Amino acid sequence: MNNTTPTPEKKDFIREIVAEDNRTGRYGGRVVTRFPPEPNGFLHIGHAKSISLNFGVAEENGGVCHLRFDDTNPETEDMSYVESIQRDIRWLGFDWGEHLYFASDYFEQFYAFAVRLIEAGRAYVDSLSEEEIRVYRGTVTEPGRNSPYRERSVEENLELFRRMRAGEFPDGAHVLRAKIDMASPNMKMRDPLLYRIRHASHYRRGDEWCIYPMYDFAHPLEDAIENVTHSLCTLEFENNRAVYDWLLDSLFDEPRPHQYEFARLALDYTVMSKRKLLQLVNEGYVSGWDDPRMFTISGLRRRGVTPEAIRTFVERVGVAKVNSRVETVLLEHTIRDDLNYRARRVMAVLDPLKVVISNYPAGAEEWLDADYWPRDIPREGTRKVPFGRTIYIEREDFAEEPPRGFKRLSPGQEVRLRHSYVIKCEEVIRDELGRVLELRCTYDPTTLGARPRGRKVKGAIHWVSAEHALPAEVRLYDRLFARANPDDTSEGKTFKDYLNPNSLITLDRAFVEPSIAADPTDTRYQFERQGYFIQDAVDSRPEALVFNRIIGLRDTWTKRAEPAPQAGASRPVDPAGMVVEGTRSEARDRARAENPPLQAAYERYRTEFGLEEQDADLLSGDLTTAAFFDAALAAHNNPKSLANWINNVLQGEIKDATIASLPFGGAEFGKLVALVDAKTISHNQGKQVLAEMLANGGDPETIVAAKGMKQISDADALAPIIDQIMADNAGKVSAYRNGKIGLLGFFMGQVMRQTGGKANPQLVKTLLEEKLSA
RNA sequence: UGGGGGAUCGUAUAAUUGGCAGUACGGGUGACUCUGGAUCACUUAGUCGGGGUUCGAAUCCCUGUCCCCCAGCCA
Repeated sequence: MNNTTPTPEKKDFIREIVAEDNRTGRYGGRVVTRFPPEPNGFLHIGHAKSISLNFGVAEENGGVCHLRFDDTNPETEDMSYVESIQRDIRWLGFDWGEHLYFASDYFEQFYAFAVRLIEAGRAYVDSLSEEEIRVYRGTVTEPGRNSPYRERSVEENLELFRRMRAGEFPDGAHVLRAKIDMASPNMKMRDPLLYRIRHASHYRRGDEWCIYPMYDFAHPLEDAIENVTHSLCTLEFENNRAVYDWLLDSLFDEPRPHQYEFARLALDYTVMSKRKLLQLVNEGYVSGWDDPRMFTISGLRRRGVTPEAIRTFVERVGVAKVNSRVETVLLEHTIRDDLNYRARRVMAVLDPLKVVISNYPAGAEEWLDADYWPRDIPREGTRKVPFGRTIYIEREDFAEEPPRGFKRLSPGQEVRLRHSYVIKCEEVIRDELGRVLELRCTYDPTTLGARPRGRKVKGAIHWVSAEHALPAEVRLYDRLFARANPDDTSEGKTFKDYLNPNSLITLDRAFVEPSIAADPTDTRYQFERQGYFIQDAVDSRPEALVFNRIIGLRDTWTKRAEPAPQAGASRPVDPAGMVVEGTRSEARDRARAENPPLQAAYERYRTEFGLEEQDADLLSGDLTTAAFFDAALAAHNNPKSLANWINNVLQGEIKDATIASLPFGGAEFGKLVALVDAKTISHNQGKQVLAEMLANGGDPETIVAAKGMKQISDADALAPIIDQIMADNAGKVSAYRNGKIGLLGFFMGQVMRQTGGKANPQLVKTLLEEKLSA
């Protein structure tokens, strides 16, 4: 393990794009991102993902990330949200420096851009009613219709727009719209609204404006004004990108900002939409935005989760384009992992059971040394813990009839009191109902800091001194919802129907060891064997302590005692497939039906050349492809081989381009395939030549000659190369011989790489198999 | 139904861009233990289905299926 190869950092697709832009110098090495919240709600853990991405990408590339409040809707926004959002981002540990911006500061610029658009004939004032606009927009399957106001003159539009700003019209009388395409299959492109009239006070601009820009107009401009390079947003804005590009291409030159979309974070057993969170708050299902059961940043903070844990979590989730729901256990794991190293251990009894140590002198007490940290945590520190004749232990740490494997206290049995003595249960005292009231135990004075002689004590339990312990209220939190996806309302219910009635359990007779009185009130603890706790920042007072459980410890004991149902869900079963006409194959069928020569070509390919149905279909779908194929055939009379190369290799290489736009013709292509078929060059080399032809055109034979390409089909030439590779990878050779035959691909790859793809693969394979099994 | 996205162990996410399907969480088993925590070891389990190209396919081609988004004067 001497070599610490700097493993190339694994990048998500966004970071890949940024790295590529840096490589090509698209923005001259600049990287500017932005986090653009609307100040109309509190930040939640989903935002933390976006914040971490935006600030992270900027920082990793020596760039900056702007905090920009996207405050273009006066009706829902508020200064208190601006403050809470800034507080939350800072708390998470991110810094926007001087780059704090407000969309509402750009209103004058937005107006000027709108005027420019009107002057360019790319925007118009529409005077249709809200309802009419909806009708004119059409549906996803029917195109929209142009508004009768669409062709107003530039002068009229300018005048109307000026008067809109001047406040001459009531709400809804007019809107400004982009003039794009009412028939666009992308609904967002059907003349999106740019401005609406709203006589409302804005929390920052007051009554200065009565027209407000819409998202599709404001957002790209904000990005452009701030010289943002990479505008990262969530998947639901994919369709809006067309408007984004249209607008910026109308108004700016490259390099201008570009938008990329990633999947928002969804977490099991909770909801993430601001609207639903607000509903929970307003309707009293939770105590507020900062209720510790909420996955808002403020809720998590009050709960006691650290910013580091949240950041680790969102980093572990990753960034991709798949809609996904992350399991809560991942979050819980990162929280525990974080707290394990930072939370000092103390003892608290949540559900007390009185224990009297009958052989311990009445009135006596000892202050025992107890480490704050277990041996595996490299931190120092101890405190004194009082011990006396009467203590409390956890009720569930005693069992009159212990189940198999029980390692705690039961009648006649011994248990270790953590940091203290070994005690033995001698007697159980009950009330008249038979409920266990208290235990009488004896202690072994020789067991303080020492193992008992001649016997083994299996378990250790926590406890507190009855005389010294501090009473406390303890709040146990559980998932807010009883269902993994509360948003799934397929059963005709609402998300509120899935609230978990036991999401908060309050224990008001708990006891905590006295040492905590000396600690700062925001100290995070592990109550040994229970979980991680912190004083509630809102409700806890020195004389009336209140603790929040941040997260419980992993518990492999109760899990074993009552095995939970397997978490895995069964995979969805595909219903019997319905026959739907595939659009592309349908287009080819139609082309042949309308075009007799194509149909004839198809027949010829099938009967004369004996091509498979699929190959013939693909080649006779349009005239250019058929002509290309025929031209290739003239140069190389091997229909099957040509069909393979056109349909599989060529189509894969040209991506979005078409055969018509190729810098070479069918004849050249035919010659290329001929070279491969003649085994002059290998299949791989053939693809290399094709790439060259695609890039610069040219004749395959010339390229092959110029590059000195020739397939190596000589075993004597290949053997030393193979031997060398096997010598260099002795470990893999033995792994192969031990049955890991998948490594053959690895060796093939090495040989092909070494030979620049020249080696005859069939031959290499034979040779390799021979040598490897030798 | 039009358009835009997407599909890899139970979950999330990788795969040198055609060459060893890896990592983490979860689950299981065991070791250790004055926390039934932590740690360690082992283990479990996957390329949406069907065809094709290739020596070799998660990756390329064809085809089918399923999921998400879009018809706010919200963002």
